[in-house]
Amino acid sequence: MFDCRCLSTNLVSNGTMKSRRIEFGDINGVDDALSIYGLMIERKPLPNTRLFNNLLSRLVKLKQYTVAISLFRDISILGVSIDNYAMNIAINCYCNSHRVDFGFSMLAAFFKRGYMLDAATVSPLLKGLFQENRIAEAQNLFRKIVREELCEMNNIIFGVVVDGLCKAGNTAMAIQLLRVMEKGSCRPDTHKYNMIIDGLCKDKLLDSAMKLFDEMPHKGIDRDVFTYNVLINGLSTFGQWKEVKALWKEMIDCKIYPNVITFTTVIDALCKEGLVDKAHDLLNIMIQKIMFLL
DNA sequence: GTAGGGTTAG
Repeated sequence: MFDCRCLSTNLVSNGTMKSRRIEFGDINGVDDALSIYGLMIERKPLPNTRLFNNLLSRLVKLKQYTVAISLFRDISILGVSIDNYAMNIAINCYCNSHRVDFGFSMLAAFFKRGYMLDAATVSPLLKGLFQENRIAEAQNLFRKIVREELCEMNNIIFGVVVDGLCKAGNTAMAIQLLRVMEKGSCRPDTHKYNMIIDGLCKDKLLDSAMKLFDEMPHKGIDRDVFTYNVLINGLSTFGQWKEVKALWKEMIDCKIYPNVITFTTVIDALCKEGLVDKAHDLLNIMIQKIMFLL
């Protein structure tokens, strides 16, 4: 845990800097963020909550979750008013540092202040539960949110749950969720199909993966290079070369061009199957493509 | 000038 008491060593304080507008664009690392924080807490009166939230969100983007939590605690002590944005940031930081229970424990204060749950509160909590492999709890929470209409649903919440279910090997439920989404206002998108197709391939359910892939155009969902890559990855892992070849041709016909991942996926699978000559041919094609670009 | 999500290889 980062200790705020060491902040004084990170201060860049002089008279001219103090009068200038705080610039967050210059933050490239945690040291920059702490320097700015040092300047902010020297100001009298203290900057408003939004400015501190801005700094906290920069730390989140830098994945400096424990530092952000320390600063969150520090500004509370300094008397900066804590709003729902700040609390959601702190909850997210706990969830991202495998301390989802701390995130939940913040909800008491959250409700006490009269704040309402929204997608920015619940999606990190759901994600945190899935990441800590607390799958049943995540599913129960999601069901409770839907059943009791605890917050407005959006595509991000569905994204967290589809991802969590797929990674937990529960692709059947992820597909069920896809069907629920089709009937509501948050429609499934390419990314969700890609996640499920990938999950199905990893569970060796290639037929189901192919089925989802086939239904995409009928449902008005565009396929992208990820869609082809995850499916090609699944098919080549299980030596289904005829299908891989067909997909390779199809993607080019659709002007979705194989990228470095497509090439390396197939080359890797060919090598593992002992088809080194074929892998070599593909490598040569790849080199020719690179030469063409140079 | 504020908060939340996700896919492929090695």
